[in-house]
Amino acid sequence: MISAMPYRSFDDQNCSIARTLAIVGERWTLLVLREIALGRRRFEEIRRELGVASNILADRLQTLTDHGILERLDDPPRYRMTDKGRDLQPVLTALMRWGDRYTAGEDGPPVVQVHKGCGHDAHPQQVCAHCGETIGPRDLTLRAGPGANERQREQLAARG
Amino acid sequence: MISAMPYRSFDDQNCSIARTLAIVGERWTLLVLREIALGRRRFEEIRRELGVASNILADRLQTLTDHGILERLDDPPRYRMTDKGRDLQPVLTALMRWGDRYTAGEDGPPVVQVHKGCGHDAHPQQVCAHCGETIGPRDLTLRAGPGANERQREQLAARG
DNA sequence: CGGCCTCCCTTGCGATTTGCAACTGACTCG
DNA sequence: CGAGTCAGTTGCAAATCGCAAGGGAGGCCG
Repeated sequence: MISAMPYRSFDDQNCSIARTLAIVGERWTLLVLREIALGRRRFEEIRRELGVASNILADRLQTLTDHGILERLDDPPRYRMTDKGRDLQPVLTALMRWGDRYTAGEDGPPVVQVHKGCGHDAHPQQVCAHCGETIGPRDLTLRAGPGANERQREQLAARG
Repeated sequence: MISAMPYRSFDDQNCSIARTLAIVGERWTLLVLREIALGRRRFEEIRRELGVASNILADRLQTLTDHGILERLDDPPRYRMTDKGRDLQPVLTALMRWGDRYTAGEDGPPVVQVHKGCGHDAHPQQVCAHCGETIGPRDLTLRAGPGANERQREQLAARG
């Protein structure tokens, strides 16, 4: 299998979100990564846990391995995160925290993240790397970066 | 259209990531949200920008509106984020930052987030809400939360 | 007021992907 | 050796996606 996403790829948009989704945005892919993040290593274990069809799982593991997000150890096959894969942790964290807030029942979240450093519940927050203040959902604006094309520059200048 | 995702839903997993992806994990959905976050409001504008088919865009806007992530103002139709939608911003940010790091060309990222509060590039980081320290990709572990079922409790206790 | 245009979708139709079931090898355990 | 598990592959039915076309509502122009 060659194509990273069904039909038309997102890669033509000069957008980091689109390029990331072209790799991890397919159905099941982020849930496979959740399973690996939970410590599961084996094909059959992940398949049973997710209830995904084995051909689909085989495809997703192959794609993730091709992109260097997972590595496969043979005999018997085991899958592990690479550093590149571990760097997707903020994506899983962000999805989980939104789900905790808006989709969890009244019992509360099923899983809680703990900060190994201090041993307490982490409840990860975003802060500004420059001033250290907490970043809320309305606290960011956008500017053109060095990789922007002319059209993006104009649109972001006109207002982002 | 009733079903939120093709074929089998993810909702049976008691997992906040799965439940979130059941809502925003379909093809195009997060890119539609990126467009709205960029300030675009009109159907035709978003359709042109993404190159998505109009029936697909109509479906995604409807689903997001049904879930209270967007609101639709009529005559003429305009789409805006709700607070619930704005709370998805960390998801878009996390996807963008991974893409900036691993998929941007040597020119660098096309778009940079700026912290309105201090006016500098934000480069959002995760910190522990308890101790305030920066959270790296290996600094989190997991424990069962109040909404965990018996099976999840056992598995998380046996290891995280 | 009639014709033309744009915008916001809806419909129809292949092309592609997903999901299920069955099957193949390799390995393990008794 | 026989049974069972693991890690996929293959074949086919069903659902979804993408494109092209169309339709209705509103605006503009003469």
